[in-house]
Amino acid sequence: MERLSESGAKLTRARRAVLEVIADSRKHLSSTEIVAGVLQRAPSVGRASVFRTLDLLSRLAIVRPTFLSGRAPVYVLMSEDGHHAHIVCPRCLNVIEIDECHVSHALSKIAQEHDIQVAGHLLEVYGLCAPCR
Amino acid sequence: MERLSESGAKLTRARRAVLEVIADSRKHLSSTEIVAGVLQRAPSVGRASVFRTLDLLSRLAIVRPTFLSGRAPVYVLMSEDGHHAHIVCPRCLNVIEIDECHVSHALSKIAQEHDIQVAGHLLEVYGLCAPCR
DNA sequence: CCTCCAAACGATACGAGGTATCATCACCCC
DNA sequence: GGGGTGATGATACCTCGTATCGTTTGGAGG
Repeated sequence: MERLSESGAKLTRARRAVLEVIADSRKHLSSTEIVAGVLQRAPSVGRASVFRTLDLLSRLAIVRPTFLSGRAPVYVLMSEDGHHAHIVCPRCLNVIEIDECHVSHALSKIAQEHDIQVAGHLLEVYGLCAPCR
Repeated sequence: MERLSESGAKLTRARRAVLEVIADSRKHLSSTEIVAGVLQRAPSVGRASVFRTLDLLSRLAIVRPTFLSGRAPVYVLMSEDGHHAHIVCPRCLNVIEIDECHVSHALSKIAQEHDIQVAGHLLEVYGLCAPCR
């Protein structure tokens, strides 16, 4: 929310609704689910604005689309510092969020080797969870 | 190629063509580009088979769709051991492949903390490349 | 508090990407 | 060489996302 207004973009009803739907959800949502959620919360908001907002949030690195299961991508809410990590179990398709992903050392090495100014990262780990083994 | 046949799936002309197009490309391709490439290489192969193959390869974790730029996802060829890493510059949208991503230590920690049997990972690093700074 | 205008909006028509269907084909074991 | 399974190619279809366009609104500057 703050990140949005700080970017110079206006904080409109449509954008507020999209952000709230994403932030309030316990799981990652697809665009269709976000459209539905926004429709509940603010029925007057149009389809197109939801997609425009998702596009804006992606460009601002507040959100990131990724394929987890199903046909459509889901939107991952990136943390304040532009990072996110989760585990996907290929069998049950459950997603486990990771708070501490231990990659900062690896990132600084990568930054050095490739002369990059790291602004964020997404780490997806694939592997069977305990119940699926 | 071996990974495909080892999975029990048949190695058909359509699948061969898709794999070759992906493997021969220097950059990550979108489905549209893959369809075009396959059409050149094996004109008799149908659109649907390309998509079916991409779906199969995704399920086998040989390939992984991700959003880099543009509307459609591009397909990343995962390494033999199911891993892949790259850097995306948010300004020029160039992608730099990373061979050595230094995350094995982080992964073993994650595996331990979350009781997961890690089978692969995708690491995407976002950050400005040298020319864009 | 009021004015103003670029930015964003809502509605809708449109288009590209991806899927379902179905009859045909290729492979394989016998 | 017959039969069954898995994959195929063609095409119709559907869904998600985008472009368009006239209207509204957030918020800075008075």
